[in-house]
Amino acid sequence: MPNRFIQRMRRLADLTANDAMVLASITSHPRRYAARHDLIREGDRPGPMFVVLEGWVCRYKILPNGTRQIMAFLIPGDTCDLHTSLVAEMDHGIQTITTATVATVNRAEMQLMMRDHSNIAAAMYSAQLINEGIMRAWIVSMGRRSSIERVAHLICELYLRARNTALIADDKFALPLSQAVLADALGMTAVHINRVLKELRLTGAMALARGSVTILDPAKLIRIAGFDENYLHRRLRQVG
Amino acid sequence: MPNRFIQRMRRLADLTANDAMVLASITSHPRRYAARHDLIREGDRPGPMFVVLEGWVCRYKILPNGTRQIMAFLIPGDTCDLHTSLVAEMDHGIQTITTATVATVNRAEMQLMMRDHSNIAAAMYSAQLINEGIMRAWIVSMGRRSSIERVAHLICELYLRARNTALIADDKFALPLSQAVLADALGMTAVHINRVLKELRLTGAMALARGSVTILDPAKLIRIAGFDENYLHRRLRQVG
DNA sequence: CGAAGGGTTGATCAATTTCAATCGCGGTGG
DNA sequence: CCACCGCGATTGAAATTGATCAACCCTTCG
Repeated sequence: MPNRFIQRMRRLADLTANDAMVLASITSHPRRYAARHDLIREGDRPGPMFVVLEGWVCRYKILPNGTRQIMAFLIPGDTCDLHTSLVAEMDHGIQTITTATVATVNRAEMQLMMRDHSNIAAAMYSAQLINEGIMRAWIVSMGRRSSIERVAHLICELYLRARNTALIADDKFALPLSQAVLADALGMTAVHINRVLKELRLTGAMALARGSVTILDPAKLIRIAGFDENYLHRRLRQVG
Repeated sequence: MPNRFIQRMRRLADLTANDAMVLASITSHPRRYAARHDLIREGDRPGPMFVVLEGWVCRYKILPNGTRQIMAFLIPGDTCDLHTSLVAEMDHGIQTITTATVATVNRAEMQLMMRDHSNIAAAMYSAQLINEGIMRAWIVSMGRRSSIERVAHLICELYLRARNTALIADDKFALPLSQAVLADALGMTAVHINRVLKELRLTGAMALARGSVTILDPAKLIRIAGFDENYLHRRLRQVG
């Protein structure tokens, strides 16, 4: 069975059997990492591209005052930035959240592959595009949404992304994020996250418990979040 | 004299005389727009790529509750997203802030140019990379920086970007952004921006008045912002 | 069994928004 | 030339949101 990465790429462009084989080949020697393992740290010289096959990974930055901000979650099928190795030094770190299986693809391999397989290149660009949309959505969330809206919005995003990666079927899905991690992603405190989750539970929109989320009332959750169905969904539709 | 866009591309990659001519050619019929003119609106089908030659432009989104969030400022030399036309519909709008001179380049022209001029393609990718770094920095700011840090950080960013576009020479530079616009970019209220600016003035780090900023004590401003010299600066160094 | 890491809750504190006025300046019409 | 208008800037006071501090609980795991 093709790995998550291949499945993802397939959704983003039409791949030939050969394309798929190449993708399988470059991700055929993944490594397993423990939770909270830094794949690369801020200040390091950018290394290879990472391809997440299993588990959750994040981009993050530690600020001078000691707080942490998570800038992105990477789920199975996601890759780290295409362009990452053009810069002199990493301006942020990449760390596993759960134990994770990650393949590394060095820059040269990568470039050859993209040169010789235009479908793969197209799929990678589409993935990149979606990531940018996600980043913009995060900026909007952080800037103008209340804490409850922000939490709801993130859950919507992660739910759809997970579903589009075929990680889930029904309205319950695994979300192996501690409240502290959610807090660092949403720019709030763990204590406050806790209260917001309680509030969301009380509205009946969703319930988060020990590593999994249940979406009880999708319409309500979307309404709370002010979630624009459109920004992930149609995109994946249209491209896939 | 080459326009701002060409100057910018030159900093990002080595361009041949021919490359420069091509860039000049595709931006040779810019249009002038009044302030607050929507180049494209949320929900529209993505149009051509925009190249800002003069003036300030922003990406923004209006939320259900009526508030606005600005996700990016585009200054002379900046382009809108490369990939923008791969998606079915815009998830945000692009609007002029000041009167602005903007060239449009349609998708087909764009693709041909990038195919036939690898240096231009390389420069465009580098620009893209820098934009992503900026987006990540915004996420960090919104999530984990206090309001005064956030304002200081944005000023640092804009100062460096403007300087790297040769828009300024000394420590005073034009910043044609009303406090309301700053507020929409930083996720705060105009009232609060006003107080923060006063506070920054009192620290002696910088002063903003009627459309221009004076950086009085760069070291102090950087310290307040927790600004990582590295993320825009070295990058431009290294690539340029 | 004991320790550690999450999760939960209450009380208090601080930052930011909201509401409401006032101010100042550039432009406009009389 | 001057009164008037309107927008952006500024200020004060009250209201709200979210952070901080401090326990305590529960489950897992060695």
